[in-house]
Amino acid sequence: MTLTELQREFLLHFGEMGSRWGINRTVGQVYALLFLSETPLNAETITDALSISRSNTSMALKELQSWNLIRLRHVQGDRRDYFTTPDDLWEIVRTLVTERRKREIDPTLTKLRELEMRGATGDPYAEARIAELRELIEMMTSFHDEMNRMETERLVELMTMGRKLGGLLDKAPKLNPFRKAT
Amino acid sequence: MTLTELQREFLLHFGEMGSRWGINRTVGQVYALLFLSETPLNAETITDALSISRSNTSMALKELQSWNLIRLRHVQGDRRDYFTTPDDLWEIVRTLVTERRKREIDPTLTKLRELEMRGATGDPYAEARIAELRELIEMMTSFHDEMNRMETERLVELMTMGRKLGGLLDKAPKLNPFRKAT
DNA sequence: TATAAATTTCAGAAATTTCTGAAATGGCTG
DNA sequence: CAGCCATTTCAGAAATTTCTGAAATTTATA
Repeated sequence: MTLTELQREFLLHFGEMGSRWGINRTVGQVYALLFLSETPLNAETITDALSISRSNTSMALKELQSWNLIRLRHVQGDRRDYFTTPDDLWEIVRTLVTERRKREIDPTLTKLRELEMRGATGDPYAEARIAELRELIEMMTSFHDEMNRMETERLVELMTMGRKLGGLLDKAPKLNPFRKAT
Repeated sequence: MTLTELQREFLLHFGEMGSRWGINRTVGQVYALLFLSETPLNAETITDALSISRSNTSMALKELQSWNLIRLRHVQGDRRDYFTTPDDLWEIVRTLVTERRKREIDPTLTKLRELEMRGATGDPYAEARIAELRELIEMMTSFHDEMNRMETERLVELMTMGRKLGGLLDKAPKLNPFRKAT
């Protein structure tokens, strides 16, 4: 498979960004390649296109599968595995957010709860700080659960409301116990 | 400085999570230590508490400053630099989101726009995919700008609305051009 | 301005992560 | 069930990142 200039540049960018995104270069490049490919690709094709070893491709695909970011496909009369990314970009975003939460937030929430369980430690400031952090994270994860429950169309509505969002909150003053009296 | 068991465990956790959060162990531990400390700490104290080299502390503090995550303080009659984290956890979250966006999203948005500028490439599918991705990222960054503009209290209102959020959207049907006809 | 204290820089050492090639495994087909 | 093709595993090599100690620089003050 021969890459277009567009593909090459996009995929090199994803490779470079990989480390910032918590994946390695190869994983970033494999994902980028699949993302831009109209048809599913097999491991051999990916190996060629990126000039990496077959085993590296295997590991990258495994990693992407553990992130739930790629889908396995099969082609009639071909027993190799083919891979794609979902067509729907919103599905991709949902997956990304969910997986990052699972890896970057949830373990900390668990740890904070565990530390709170211990009870008095002789360090009231640290205890308060930990409790406050735990509450904040719980609020944010609940909000995420809520957004996740929404249909994509509703999500898009919410996100494109812009300036009007703040004003809209006034229309439902009774809904929220934290609401300041006016 | 001698650490409590609570501090030690919290800080070790932040050290371990560091790599998932895109910082290294030392940076994570230094941040955690400052986060739990009621009073500002100087580099010497941090070095002792974490049993690391003075230069490592210096680098970690520099890194945290580049993330805008710590504040420099001075103590009367002491010319050393002292550091703290903001008291307000919401301020911390805002900083984190803003900085991660700057590092993880903005460079890609720039690259996507650059690629689109190039015009026709003979790969319409990839072009469409890139355009769609760019639009999605723009929508999300605009939403982030909007949330950033809100006061914390409003943000908390929004986040604690739960189930009611979806319903609330119906109250402003004219605001959004993407809104489906009912 | 000289001295002392605090901090930063930086080259190399140590640790960790990524990648490869070879060997092992899995599973389909004749 | 034997042979073949596809994939995975894994030990070590290569690359990258992190950390240290020493030297350099900056800053305050005598």
